[in-house]
Order: sequence, then structure tokens, then C-alpha cells
Amino acid sequence: MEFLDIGDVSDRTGMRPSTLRYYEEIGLISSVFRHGLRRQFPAEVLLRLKLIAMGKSAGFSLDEIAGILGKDGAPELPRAVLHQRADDLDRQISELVALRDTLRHVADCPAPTHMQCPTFRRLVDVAGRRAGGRIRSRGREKTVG
Amino acid sequence: MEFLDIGDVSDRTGMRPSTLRYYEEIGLISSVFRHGLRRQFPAEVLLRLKLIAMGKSAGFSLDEIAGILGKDGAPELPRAVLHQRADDLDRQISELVALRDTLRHVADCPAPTHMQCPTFRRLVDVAGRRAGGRIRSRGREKTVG
DNA sequence: CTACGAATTCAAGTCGGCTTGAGGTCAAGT
DNA sequence: ACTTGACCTCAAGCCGACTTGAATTCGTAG
Repeated sequence: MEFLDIGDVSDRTGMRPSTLRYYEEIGLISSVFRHGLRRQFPAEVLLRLKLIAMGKSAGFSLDEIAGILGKDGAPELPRAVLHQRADDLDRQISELVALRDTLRHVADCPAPTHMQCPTFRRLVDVAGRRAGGRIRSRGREKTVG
Repeated sequence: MEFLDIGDVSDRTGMRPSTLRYYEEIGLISSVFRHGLRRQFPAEVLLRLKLIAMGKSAGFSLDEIAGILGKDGAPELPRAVLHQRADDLDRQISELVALRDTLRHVADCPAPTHMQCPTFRRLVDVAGRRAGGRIRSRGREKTVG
């Protein structure tokens, strides 16, 4: 089996060594042994890092990602939770689609003030409704009662 | 025309007053005048805040959002830039779709280790390829050369 | 054997995005 | 007139996610 120096992993993922060390420190990835001082990563770490990056771009915190991915390589959460996450993502996707369409509309619509443009308002409303009247966001935030 | 106290805005958006003050401080929103000490927000601020929330959930920084939304209510960036943003979003959406499908797959696939499951790897690969081999992310980051 | 370069640790720093707390102001209700 | 409660300012603090820097340790190539 092939092992990778931190520099190799860095080169192949575009993540900095400092980031990889940090990820190891918080338990998000792990090296299998040391060659001298140097961490040796198994090749699977690349896949795991890809998953981590996907999670990040989905707006999950590193903590949440750790929860989803589990300690070893395979995700280990109850099915229901995973489905729940997937549903969350569906909502987020709808929002992004609405935002994308809004941007395209704004780019092309010649109306002087978009706030009055019915198309614009409909697009924005879609996102609002999809998000259940409350906008999706993660992390520290008040849950307005 | 109707004006809103910060508390009203807070109630209708779920954002805390402190957040709204902060947003005003950095110029992301603005109140029109004061009633005594109290900021009076025009009703349009609600729409603007919705747009801000959309932008956030799309992974834009507040700075970028300010750029997209412009000083007054209407977005004011060259068409090309807006289209560029929209294309970025398309990429991000593909990634989220892949992640969502991956989660659903993992939730339902009985394979003991997903790393070997071809369906799983294909799903992950999709995201990788979509992102052009390098995962989308914003903000301070090295551009690996 | 020595020099080099890539890795190491650890503490401290940075940045974005808010939140918190102390102390003060105001307008409306009783 | 007084109290109440929602607002105000300003400085400082906090959290997540890294980055930076200084001092050090390796392993390999010359």
C-alpha cells in the first residue's frame, strides 16, 4: 500500500499542510504512522478530504462533518439523520437555485429598480417560502421563538 | 409609508438586533432616520435582508454580498460579473446535489464499507469533476500553483 | 559527514461575523 | 412625574478555522 507525506496530500488536494495538521489535530483525518517525524497518510485520506471539502461547501461545520463521516472512513450516522441531512441539502439547493435565477434575471432585466419588478420579487419569494419563512443557516444563532 | 423599529425587523427576519446593527455598521443595510435614538428601517429592508440571507447561504461573505447588492437596494454589478456569479452557483449546486445523493446512498446502501462501493465512489467523483478537480471555496485560501 | 529541504511542535496571531455587557437615553403609559 | 421597556453606544470578547513563526528533527543526496 502506498503512503503519502503531508506534502503529497497537500499537492493532491490543494490544502495546506497546516490545514491538514489542523484537521488531524481535531480528529477529522488521521495518519497511520510516522516515518521519522513525518506523518504518513494512507491513500484513502484523499477521498476523505474530498468528502470534507464537499461538506464544507455545503455549509457544514467541521464538527458536523466529523459527525457525518464518523471516526473511521465510513459515515456512521443513523439512516434517519442522514436522510434529514439530505433533506436539509434539498432546501439549501432550492435556495441556491433561486439565487442563481435571481442573479441571472437581474443581469438581464432592464428594469431600473428591481424591487418593483414582479419577476424579481417572485424569485426572491420562492427562496423565502422554500426556507419555510426562516432562512437556513448553521452554527451559533438564535432560534427565534 | 411604514417604518420599522429594529425589534420589528428582528421579529420578522429572525435576525438579532445586534446583527442588524452590525449590518448597518458595515453598510450592508441602512435605516432612514431616527425616532429619538431609535433607528427606523424602511419596509424594503426586509427584502434586502432576505437577499443577504440568500447570499450567505450561498457561501458569499458579507463583503461579497455588499458588492452584489450595491449601496442602494438594487444590485449593481456588470452583467458579466453577475453571470459569473450565477455560473459559480451552478457549480456549487452540482456539488450539493452530489453530496445529497451521496448521503442518501449511504443511508440506504447496506455495503459494510462505502469506500469500496462503486456507486459511492462514482457519486464522490462527480463532485470532484464538477469542481474542476479543485473544490470550490471562498475567502482566505492558498491558490495552489 | 555535512548540508539541505521537508517535515515537526507549540504558542500566538488573524479574520470574519457576530454577541455581550455596562452604562445611558428616550417616549409612552399610569 | 415617574417608571418601564425598548432602544442606544462603545469596547471588549468569543468562536471557528486556520496561518504564521521560531526553534527543532529528520533522512537523503553529494
